[in-house]
Amino acid sequence: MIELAKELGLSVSTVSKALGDSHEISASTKKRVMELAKQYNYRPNPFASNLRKKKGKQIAVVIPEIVNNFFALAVNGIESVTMSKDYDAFIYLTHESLEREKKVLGHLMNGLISGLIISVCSGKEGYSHFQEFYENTRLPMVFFDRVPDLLQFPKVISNNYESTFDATARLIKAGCQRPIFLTTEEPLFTSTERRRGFQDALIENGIPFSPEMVIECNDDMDANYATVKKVFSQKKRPDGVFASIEKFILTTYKVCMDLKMNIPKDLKVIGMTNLRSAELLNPSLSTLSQPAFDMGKEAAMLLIKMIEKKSYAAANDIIILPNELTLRDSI
Amino acid sequence: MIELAKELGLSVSTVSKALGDSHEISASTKKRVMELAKQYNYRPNPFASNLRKKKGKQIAVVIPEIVNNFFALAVNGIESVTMSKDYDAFIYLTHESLEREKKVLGHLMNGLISGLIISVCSGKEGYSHFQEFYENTRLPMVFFDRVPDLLQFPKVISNNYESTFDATARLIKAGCQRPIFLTTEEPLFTSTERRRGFQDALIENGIPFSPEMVIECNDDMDANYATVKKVFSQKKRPDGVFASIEKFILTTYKVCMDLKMNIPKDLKVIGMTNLRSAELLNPSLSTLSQPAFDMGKEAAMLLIKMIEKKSYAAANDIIILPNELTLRDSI
DNA sequence: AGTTTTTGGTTTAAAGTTTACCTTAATTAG
DNA sequence: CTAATTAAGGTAAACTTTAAACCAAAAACT
Repeated sequence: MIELAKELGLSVSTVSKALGDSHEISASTKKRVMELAKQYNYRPNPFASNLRKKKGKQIAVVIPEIVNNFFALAVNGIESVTMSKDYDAFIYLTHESLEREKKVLGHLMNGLISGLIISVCSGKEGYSHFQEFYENTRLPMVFFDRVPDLLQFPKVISNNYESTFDATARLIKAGCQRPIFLTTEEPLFTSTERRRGFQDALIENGIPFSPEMVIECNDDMDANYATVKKVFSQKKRPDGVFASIEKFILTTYKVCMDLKMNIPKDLKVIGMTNLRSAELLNPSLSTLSQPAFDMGKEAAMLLIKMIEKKSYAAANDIIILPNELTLRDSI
Repeated sequence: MIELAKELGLSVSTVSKALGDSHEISASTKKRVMELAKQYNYRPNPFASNLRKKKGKQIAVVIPEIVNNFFALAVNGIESVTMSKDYDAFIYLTHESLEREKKVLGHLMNGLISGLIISVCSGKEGYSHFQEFYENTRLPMVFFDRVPDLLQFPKVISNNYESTFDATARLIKAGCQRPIFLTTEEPLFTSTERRRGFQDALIENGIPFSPEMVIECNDDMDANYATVKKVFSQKKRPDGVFASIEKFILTTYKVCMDLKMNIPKDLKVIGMTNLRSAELLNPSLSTLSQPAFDMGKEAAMLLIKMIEKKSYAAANDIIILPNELTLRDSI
């Protein structure tokens, strides 16, 4: 900038203002500055700028996993916004570990970023670390999908309750009398909502709900296999499955294959997933999929709005997007 | 830092050196400083530090897609390294657009990062923008998987030629007489290597190679479907497929379903993919998968080594990791 | 005893922007 | 035609950290 100023016979401050499109600088001067800047391929140093302004165009994306179509699509949506608004997005993975989540937040206390987009990791330990982080940094934060329901932060979610209700009703209409619900051991906002939807759909459709209709699985895929197999080996075995978590679909299909159960004759299946290969499964899988890309996009747009308009108080914003039910051969 | 210094009766510079574990500061002073810093939860401002040092702990990851198991796993590997080394990783997606790739590089000229990990987008326009970027910034760059073969940069790749050779030989041993090779229109380092492996395996095994054994597909999935269907509808139709790109597996399976061709009886299939659902396909898919996580990890470790050891000249480093062939029911 | 080296610091300057405040010239109002 | 206002740009400080130069006292050599 010093060189530009020297060459143009202006002060550094004028150049800075011109590049910032300040009203204090005449149009003709702005043009001269812009042109020389372009010619020299000059770009303001973001460190200096951020240091001075105590604010930058960098945000953090904190998610449990990336090897997962839902989160990958969400990142895609986030990136589409950051790219177009000239922001930069850091990515941090927690791998469902609370410890790692806390470590990431601790790291981000250094002031590197101007806002965060978060999907929380599973676990029952509460969300006080988010509250604490906020109180320390006062940074804008937007949660998506897996949100801390008790905390007052802006959120982007999908209609888990309603769509699970509808999907379950479909299972019942297709003839299921004893559907089960596969979910995680760890309580999560999303799975709790879905569980409510499942339960209410049963009751609404005259099927008595009992707790053993909910099967909780964990990260040990062998144990899950055993659990599901046991359930399917009972004399009064289930005739429908709503798998609220992607990886349990795999378990379900495997068990059916091994027990020689026919999908959809013996068992109707709907899986919650954004897998592209759903239609290639045997049989093709009916899915309830989330608007992952749009959720990421909305979250990023909201966050940037909060960063840029200092006044914008979005604490109570909750954006709800609809899930999509696609019926295929598994029902 | 000023506050810390005041409270400890030291100069700011001493505090800085103590925190940086400089040998010029006594162990006792270091301890005092560290303790107060921890108590105040002090973290050095990365903008100020980066500005002064003209270098930071932020790197960029530039990849074509994230909604793709290979790249997602690679990002996973990269993140595992950055996390443990206290680096931050920006993510940028090019969506296979050269224009976007150039835009990202242009953006990164601002000095925000200290190094890049890149997998190039497809296209035949050459790689001069990378050379130019390097000459402008002198930043360490590591390429992985899709690498610019003509440029002298460190690279992390997998043994595409050898593994495709082996996989093709397997197809032939399994009885294929007329295998075909599905690939992209756009030339890519990876697909060229694989094509060579395919071709050489044929020749080595006494099957004459002819150009129409290579089918080029593009991003228009409907057109691909038509292309593949046409090939499979010939009187002397192929009896084997090596799909060198993940998304063409889907096409192959769809066409077979519609033409009532039986896999593996009528057609043996091996697909290059890191899809987890490979074993759930109908029939389960034999795959050649890449060590994506480790490729990301190696690339990140190499990059950080280059950033930290100023002297480390890695321009000729090429790390080659082995692909893994998993045989399932489709062969 | 006198000189050199080491230890453990201090002082100062610099990194590249932005902004609060100031100056001057030009314009407008009365 | 003067006084007030505005337009356009300049000055200097500030943002926080670190590297380089410098220095005093203690320790280690001749």
